[in-house]
Amino acid sequence: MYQETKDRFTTMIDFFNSIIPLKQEEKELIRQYFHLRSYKKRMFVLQEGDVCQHLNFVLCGCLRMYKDDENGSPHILLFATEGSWINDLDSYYQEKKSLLNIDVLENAELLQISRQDIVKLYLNAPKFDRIFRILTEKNLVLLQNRMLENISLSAEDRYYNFLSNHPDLINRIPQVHIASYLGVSAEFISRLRSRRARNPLMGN
Amino acid sequence: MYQETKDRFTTMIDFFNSIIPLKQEEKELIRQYFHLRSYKKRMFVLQEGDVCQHLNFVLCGCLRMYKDDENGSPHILLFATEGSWINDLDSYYQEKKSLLNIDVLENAELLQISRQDIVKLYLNAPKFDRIFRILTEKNLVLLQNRMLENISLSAEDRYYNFLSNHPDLINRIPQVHIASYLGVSAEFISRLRSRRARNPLMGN
DNA sequence: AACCAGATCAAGAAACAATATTGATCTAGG
DNA sequence: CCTAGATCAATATTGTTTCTTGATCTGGTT
Repeated sequence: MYQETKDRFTTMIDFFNSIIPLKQEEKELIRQYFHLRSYKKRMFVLQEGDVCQHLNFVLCGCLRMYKDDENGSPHILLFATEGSWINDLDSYYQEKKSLLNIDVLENAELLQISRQDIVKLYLNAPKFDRIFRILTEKNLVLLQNRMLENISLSAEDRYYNFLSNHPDLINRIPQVHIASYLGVSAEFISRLRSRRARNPLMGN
Repeated sequence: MYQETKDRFTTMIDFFNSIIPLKQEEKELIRQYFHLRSYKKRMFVLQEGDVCQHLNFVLCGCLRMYKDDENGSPHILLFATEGSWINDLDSYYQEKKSLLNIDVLENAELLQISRQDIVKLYLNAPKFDRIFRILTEKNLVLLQNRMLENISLSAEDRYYNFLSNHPDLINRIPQVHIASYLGVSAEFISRLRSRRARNPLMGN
């Protein structure tokens, strides 16, 4: 009956299933505790100073999580697109005011779960403890690798790595943002590109 | 010492004073409970689905409150510029999820008061009960008149009325938004204008 | 039946905002 | 004192809003 909403959950259920297969009743819990919410471009999902109220799973669209420095320039911690998560865990679990912002680069649909509900979810289906543990471990590893790249590679190499690791994002995200994610200036990326345009062999 | 911030409050204190004169300690309460916050163009002050956390008094800039219909087209309930208020009272007092959006058309500075603090304000200075009652009554009357115009006047007359009632807004707000406020199509306004340009006597 | 107020749709022009490029100059560390 | 890369300013390119115009449709009047 409520087919449309049901379909939205499929993506998420597939996601969890790929980590650990779920039983029917566990799938039902997901339908029960997660809620769909749409955000338009430029809307904030989380603003600095607010307490993060939800975990966010991206069904479609594109978002970024970032911190503004004293001059107000953003430093991007994370991009998220369909099938990934974007959360300030510190603010969410500790109920602290967040230092971060999450906003929408491309109209998005999220599945969200509140702090109260995730507690219920863990109680009712301890399997999710394991699922989220695994998920978080994976993210930690990714972040560690990125950290390592950041302290060890040249700006140029970081950019070329980004290109090969996220070929999809290049055409979707303005390069100012990619610069801010890599911690380099936008002009620098521009120069790399034009250098490569003249000499197509570079960076391979 | 804190001269700049002090000056910001003057506008608001004058506003209240013009309704009922305030005593010194009541002015202090305003300084205590209201907080200054700046918003840039296109930022959201309130997003559909969130609970409205503040009453907003506009010091400068321009904002709109609107509802998106099923097709995602906005229908504008209210514009606010310097010296006026823009609130979803239902969401604010009942702590309901809002159906409305408030966003910024021109960089703005707001003075905001939270739900907890306005309760304290009413307790400490019951005069504000009366002030906000009067304020709200005035707004109700304005809204009623607008309602009446909407059900009784032609689209053309509504537009010309808007012109004479808000000559200031015409040069500030794109006409698509004015159309959405009046409940007519943008094309229709465009035609009125070009008709009048050819025959300058119209609509007087 | 023909008319009028106004909507809707599509296409183009004009105005404005965001993004990308380029050159010039500066700075810190090896 | 070189090199990698930043910063600043100017310009070019691209993309988004906004406005205008013509064509066509609709539901209620006379």
